[in-house]
Amino acid sequence: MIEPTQKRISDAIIRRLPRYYKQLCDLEAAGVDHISSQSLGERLEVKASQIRQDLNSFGGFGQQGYGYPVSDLKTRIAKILHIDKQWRVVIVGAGNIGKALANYGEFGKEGFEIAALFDSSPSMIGKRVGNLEVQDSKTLAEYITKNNVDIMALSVPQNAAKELMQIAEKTNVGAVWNFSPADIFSPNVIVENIHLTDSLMALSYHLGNKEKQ
Amino acid sequence: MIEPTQKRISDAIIRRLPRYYKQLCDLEAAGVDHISSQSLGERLEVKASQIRQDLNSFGGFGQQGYGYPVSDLKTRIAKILHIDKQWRVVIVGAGNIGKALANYGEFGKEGFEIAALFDSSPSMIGKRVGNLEVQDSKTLAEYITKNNVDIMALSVPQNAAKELMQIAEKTNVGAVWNFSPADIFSPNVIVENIHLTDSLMALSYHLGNKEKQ
DNA sequence: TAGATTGTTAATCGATTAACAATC
DNA sequence: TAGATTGTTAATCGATTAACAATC
Repeated sequence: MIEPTQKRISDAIIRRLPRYYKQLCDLEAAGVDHISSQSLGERLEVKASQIRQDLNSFGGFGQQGYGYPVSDLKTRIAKILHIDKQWRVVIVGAGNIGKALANYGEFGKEGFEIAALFDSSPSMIGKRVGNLEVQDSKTLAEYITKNNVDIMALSVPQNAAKELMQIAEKTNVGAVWNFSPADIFSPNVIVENIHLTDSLMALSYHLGNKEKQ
Repeated sequence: MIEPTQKRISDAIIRRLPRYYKQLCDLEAAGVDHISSQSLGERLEVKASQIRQDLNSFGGFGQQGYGYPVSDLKTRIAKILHIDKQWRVVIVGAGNIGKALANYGEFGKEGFEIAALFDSSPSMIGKRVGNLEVQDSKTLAEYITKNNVDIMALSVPQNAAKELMQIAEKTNVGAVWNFSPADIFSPNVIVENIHLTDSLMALSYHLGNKEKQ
């Protein structure tokens, strides 16, 4: 069987898939077994034709006259997003965000296993956070090489980010989930940024314009 | 003086402004006093013409043959984003994320003052987190009404989100910074979502496709 | 079959990029 | 003045939406 040359999927589509997935989980839990693009769209404030376009870029998952089977579609999206696999995550930086990520149990359920937590501060090393003992950042590179880490969550101050990115590149970590304020680019490592301050600023923009009315 | 009818600014532009702002802060700290769209673009992996377009939708901030004055442009972007004001924030939900937000000191510097922290769990109420004492969520509506709250950060489980949104709408909070998994829409309240799981799933998508190569 | 709803093409809309005249 | 770089228009590109034939 010859795989068709995969057409490039836009980032806009990828970012909608988790929302579809979430709705489908909720629908499944509610015992719904099929849904039309129309009513799924209403729940998500998305146009029905957009949902159909999005889903069709991965293949025909629906059935004319009937809609989409909830469980099946959910499973297919999980496959597309590769969340049917188990990914191994390490957290670097045991500050506020790092601790919150380590303690947050939900990621495990979604297939992201938090395997270890690192920090460079002597006052943190050896402490327990959730089930994890904070390890010395100096041993990070070695740990990654030995343990096949997929994702490195970066919850460190700006000035530490660069050096850690070099470790990520050298050790062939697949992806960096970046919570640091640093703006990171890498040709080899997938980078997903969570810039909380940027998000607050976008919010502030709208807030300020609202007041004016 | 007659204000020109403000042309609508796209969300894409708004989301780039904080990145420009960040770079300008760094440049200013480094003592740089002017910069061209070209070199600013290189730092941000953004096309020079896009930067010029973006900035020009708010007015001509540059000077031909010279570039943009760093400090001045920084100040102007701060004004556009309304981060030259002080915004009052309350955090609802003193779980992992809520605590991290409460302890994170940087927001204060950017003009976001964390005024109070609420939780509904008897085991949390009265506890100290950073400088704040956890207050009973039952008193939230009253607090907002009395204290002129601008932003409500929502770090609660999915099932609590709906009720809290109703409070937000009733009390005329300006905006909700939503960390809960719930997908929230409101005609009156500005909503900014941080869906960590969605972000991880987007990352997972790319990770899975990388492996295939 | 008739009705519903998908899959898919075509039209529209908006955002990005290129190009260049204006001007410091 | 000559060189650099903006402000701004026009061209391109891509994403969203509408429309409808296919089909369950």
